Amino acid sequence: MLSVESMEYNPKEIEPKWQKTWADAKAFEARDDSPKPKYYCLIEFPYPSGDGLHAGHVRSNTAMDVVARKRRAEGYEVLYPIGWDAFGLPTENYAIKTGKKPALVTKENTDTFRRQLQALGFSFDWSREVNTTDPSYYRWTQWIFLELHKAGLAYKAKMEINWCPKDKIGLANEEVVDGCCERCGTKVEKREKEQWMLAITKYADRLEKDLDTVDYLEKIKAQQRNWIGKSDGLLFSSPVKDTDIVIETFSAHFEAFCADTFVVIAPNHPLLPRLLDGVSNKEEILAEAKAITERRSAAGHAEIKEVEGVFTGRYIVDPVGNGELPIWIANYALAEYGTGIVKCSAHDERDFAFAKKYNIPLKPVLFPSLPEERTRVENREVCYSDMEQGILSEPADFAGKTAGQSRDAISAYAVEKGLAKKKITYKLRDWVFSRQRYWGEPIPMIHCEKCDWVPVPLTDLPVTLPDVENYQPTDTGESPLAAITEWVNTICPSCKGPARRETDTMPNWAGSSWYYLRYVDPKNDQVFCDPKKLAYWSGANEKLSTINYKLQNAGPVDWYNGGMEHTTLHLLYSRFWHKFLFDQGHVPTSEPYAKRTSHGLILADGGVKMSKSKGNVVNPDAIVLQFGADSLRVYEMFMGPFDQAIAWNTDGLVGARRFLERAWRAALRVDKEAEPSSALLVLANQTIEKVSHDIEELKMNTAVAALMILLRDIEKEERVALFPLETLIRLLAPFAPHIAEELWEKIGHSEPLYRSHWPKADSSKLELSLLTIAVQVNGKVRDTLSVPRTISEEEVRALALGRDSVKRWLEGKEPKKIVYVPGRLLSIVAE
RNA sequence: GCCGAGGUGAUGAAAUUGGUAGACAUAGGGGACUUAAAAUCCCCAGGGACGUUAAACUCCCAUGUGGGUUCGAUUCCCACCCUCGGCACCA
Repeated sequence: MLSVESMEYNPKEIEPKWQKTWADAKAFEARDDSPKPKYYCLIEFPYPSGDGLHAGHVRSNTAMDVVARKRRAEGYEVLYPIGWDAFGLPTENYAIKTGKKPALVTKENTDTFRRQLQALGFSFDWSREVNTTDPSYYRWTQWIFLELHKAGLAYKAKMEINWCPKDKIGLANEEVVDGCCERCGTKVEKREKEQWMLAITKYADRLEKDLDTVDYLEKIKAQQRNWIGKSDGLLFSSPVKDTDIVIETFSAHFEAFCADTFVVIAPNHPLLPRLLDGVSNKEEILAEAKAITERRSAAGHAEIKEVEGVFTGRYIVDPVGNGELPIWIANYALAEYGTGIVKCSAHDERDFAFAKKYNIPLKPVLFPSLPEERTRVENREVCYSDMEQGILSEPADFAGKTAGQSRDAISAYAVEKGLAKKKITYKLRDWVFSRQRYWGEPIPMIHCEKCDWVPVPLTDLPVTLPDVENYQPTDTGESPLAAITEWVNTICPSCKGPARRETDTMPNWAGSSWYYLRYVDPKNDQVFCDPKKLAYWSGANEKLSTINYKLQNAGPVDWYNGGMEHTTLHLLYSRFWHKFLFDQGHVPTSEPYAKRTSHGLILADGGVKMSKSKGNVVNPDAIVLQFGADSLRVYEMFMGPFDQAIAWNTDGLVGARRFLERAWRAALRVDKEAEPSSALLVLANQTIEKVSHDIEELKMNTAVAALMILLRDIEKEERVALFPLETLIRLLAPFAPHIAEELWEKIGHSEPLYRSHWPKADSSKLELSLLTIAVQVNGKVRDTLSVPRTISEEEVRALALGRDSVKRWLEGKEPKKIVYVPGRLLSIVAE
């Protein structure tokens, strides 16, 4: 006889029990030699911050856990790994404050995270845990860097970088938000510094184009495209009068090129001094250019309110026949986009404003169709820039046509006449890869006076971080590593002379750019990943023989979920590294992730961001203690659409817990002799279809709702029959795995549920024998009919027209038209 | 300004290709059980109107706003307003 106590739902008891069972059985460890088809689910590995796990982690981890558990039940070999993206500033800053070694802090934090994640019952393969700060891991991060270097994609360049004076660190463009440091909000300064750069721009076209080959949410693709900023147009070459200089200008809106009347050049353009050679007031102009650059810099990245500039005294001889055009220095011209020099006309807002301010002649050639508006454009009163609908007056071949319809022809015309070349430009910049901090992967390069930069030999990898007493970064912009002379001073691998190590470290995006590959073979000390294992997990065994860019698909990851905040950082960087590794023949696929989805943020009660300072952070430990892991999981799946930001509401958790309690009680009432009603049989089969489908679409909220409905109808029956109950438990298992296992055992199964299969709906039992048909009269529902499924249209018509309510609304009129939607409704029109 | 996603009860939300708007849940109201409370179970619940002791019943209005297409629009089309996310002197 069971004691009363064990009859009650007690998550504190059953959750640790099943977590231990799964761990002991190595239930979720993936095999590399499995005969089954593979499926690789990935979540972004967490940064193990001192704050511990938060509600947002739970949301995305649970969603992918649901997918992973469903896939296993469907017969796949599933890889659902976990690890730690543990290099980074917060840990280092904590070390600076407390003097505690970052490695030790990381150890403590990962221990906390591991415990918290395990308490939630995620089906991670813990045997493949990786940590980016582990030398056996970052050895391969360094190796990839050296591969990039060997291929000429890593280079050192003196350049203006974004410098955060508070964090004392150089930032990538992607890490600057509104001219401020993404992390601390401090206004970013510009500094000249020698930095390691990665030539991601060499991959711009493929990063853009190959988005067509992967299944990412449309908004993710849109953001990446936006960031890459592809723009195709024409490149014009123009000789500068009285010099031997030929300048190039890029134009994406070239349709109105006949309107060009002047040229602007960026105030910090490297060509400027040469251009001004021989101009009488050269120094004066250069000084003004410098002043303009500084004013612009001071304004930050915010929009420049007022255009300003200065005439250079030089002219180009326009190749397209607009005569001699003056070259101006203008504050709105960017040295780093296009060629840094632009031909300007009346058909651009800024050009127009600039010309007005400095009385530069304008010559409109593009006009609106309305006569009075046309006059205003002709009189140069307004700027007109509609490159779609605007009507051209020049060149003569295109006069009277719209710019939009002529674009391609004009491009061809200009190229044919030798006036310009086709050109594609990108907004994407090369990736600043150096950080002047301690807690990152050392860049494995050695500088020798004689040999310049020499890579560390592969046999010497990893270059490990030395023990340091002081992690404080310096204002000089040097990494704390620079102070460790015994580490810095080394010998040149090439000439054996004295040399110095690179003291900058890699950005925290380095380790996360390839971690999904290491999960495939996390302990390998010969290569970053065994090609055979990678072939299996890429589903590419048979493809390996034909490494051909066009034929390759995406992988190894089948489904990757993560945050939108990583779309232009991590996601783009890792696609770049993967493509590079593919080109080097190290991976069999050209894209790393077949499918990418994203979760919405979980906000605090009231819709504001959760933050420690506001004290509104939800701690999963406390929730697990009070409600149980299963309730938390179900609640986070049920709370709303997965990809949408949503506010936490502890009241909502009550509903999830109540649902599980009811399922528990229903299961204990199981009666193996009982037969379910035919309606319940149909509902159970429909629920299988609904839940299976919804999980694939990440519509977890409606999947849970469907389970609640099934439970409600199970409860309604006098006796709890086995089939509907087992269906409920199986479908519930991915969401609330502990209670599902426990109930499965309680109703008499000796084989655990995690080894069981996913249910399949019986297609003959998906429909009720009776259905309800709505009857509309003149577009409004006036009656409903309950009819057998097999009923014919004629019978429905006759039945409906015989009803009193229908007769009443027809008011004696003859139906003009009757529309019948089989099984749904009958619409009678009499007006 | 450009790109993307949205706007539905008190609240989170749901609604295959256009086909009975508001499933499911929370909060709320009422009832049962209880000495009582909690828990649990049952019922009600978009707004309004007629009407009635009360209810059933019936009708009208209602998915950001205004138009359109249609027998029928939360869904499709046009215009506009608002919110959120991203980008932005990018030529």
